[in-house]
Amino acid sequence: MATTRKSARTYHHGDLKAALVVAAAAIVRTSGLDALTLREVARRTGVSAAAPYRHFADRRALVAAVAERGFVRLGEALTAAMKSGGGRGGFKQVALAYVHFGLANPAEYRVMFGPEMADTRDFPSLRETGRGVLGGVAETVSHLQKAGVIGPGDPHLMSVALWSTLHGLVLLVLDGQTEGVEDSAALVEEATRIVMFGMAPR
Amino acid sequence: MATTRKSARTYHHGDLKAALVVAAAAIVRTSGLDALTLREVARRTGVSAAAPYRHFADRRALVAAVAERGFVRLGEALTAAMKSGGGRGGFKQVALAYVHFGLANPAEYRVMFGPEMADTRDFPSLRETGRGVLGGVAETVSHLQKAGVIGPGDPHLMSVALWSTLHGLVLLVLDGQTEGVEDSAALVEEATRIVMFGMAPR
DNA sequence: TAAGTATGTGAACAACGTTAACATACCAAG
DNA sequence: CTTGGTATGTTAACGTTGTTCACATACTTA
Repeated sequence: MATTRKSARTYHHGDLKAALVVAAAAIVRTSGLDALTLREVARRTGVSAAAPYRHFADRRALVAAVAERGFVRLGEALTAAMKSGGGRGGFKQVALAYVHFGLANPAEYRVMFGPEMADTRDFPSLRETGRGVLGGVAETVSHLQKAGVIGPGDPHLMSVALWSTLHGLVLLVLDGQTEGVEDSAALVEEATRIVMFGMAPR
Repeated sequence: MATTRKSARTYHHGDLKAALVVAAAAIVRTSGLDALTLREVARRTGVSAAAPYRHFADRRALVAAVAERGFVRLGEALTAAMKSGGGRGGFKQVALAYVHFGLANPAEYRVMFGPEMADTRDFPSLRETGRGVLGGVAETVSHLQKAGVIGPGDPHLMSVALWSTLHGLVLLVLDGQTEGVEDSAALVEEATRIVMFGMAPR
């Protein structure tokens, strides 16, 4: 990529590619994915409607870039939470951080896991980044197993199961499917409790 | 609705509204939500591009109808699974039925929970139907609590937590985010096991 | 039979994704 | 410094979409 050279204004625009992604993310955040049109992105960035095609093959590619940005940010949030402590408390910390990210960035989160990105074959970079997040979770699980906080079992399998709960929780709350639940924090609490201790009587 | 009268061919088309929903669902199933265009639906049904507007306010309304159809079918699948037996085995049966429905009807499932339907304010009927499914799950949880299969706690909260796991699991598998997991049946097994007994050592 | 309403048609509009031909800014080699 | 090549951006155009409006037709009901 020659787009990220030295100066910011030496070229036609400087760094259009990055600017487009930022503008796209802004649109998604404020108006949702449906409002994300290539022409609007171009308009906001002050370029012609065809300009984005020099940097993205098509609309999906731009959406993928937004999604990838989201995965990176999610990864950062989780890493930060992990550092804040290990053991059982750390576990809950990470879970809360995950859910918090989803609830704080609804539209972005949807793009990351939405139907448009279901087929990630075309976007290996996106796939890699996403895989990295899961890898981090698996690492945490494995670590907690050695610490005795978590029982035996395939760490990878357990990671996905854990991820499922958090992921589903975020989406259900975002979908407004959890009406009747007054305190969403209590919901997260309960969900992590169940993941930890199960629903069966102990 | 005067559309569902007696005969099927007495009127202009007979029952266009239902035919449109069926055609729409077929498109979603085979080609995904993006391919669901009002014009294509009209084309397949053999009517003009404007005809659907006599039955649906806009594209979203048609999508909502497809989603509602999905919720009804999911409800039926769950009810059938519940009848197949109570107790701990019945619990697993319902969980498997839920996941199976999602994996067997990927596109439809996505429509039901996709971004387009996130704001269900405009579609009270859809909201009601969806609520009904959760109600069924809550009922099952409550029932199992009395049977001693499930420990104490707010049934509604526990239902949502359980639902989260199943929902997230379906979506992660559909997203292909579970690569490295050879056996997806084992994944479901593990997830339900965790929901039941938790990840902590017992 | 006549009036009224529900349903479907045809043509039109703006907006969109995408492409192609063209124009310009930058970079590197002579 | 010039010259050529490449990366980047523009303009114009095409086909498709959602949606609306005026109009036509089928059915129902009095």
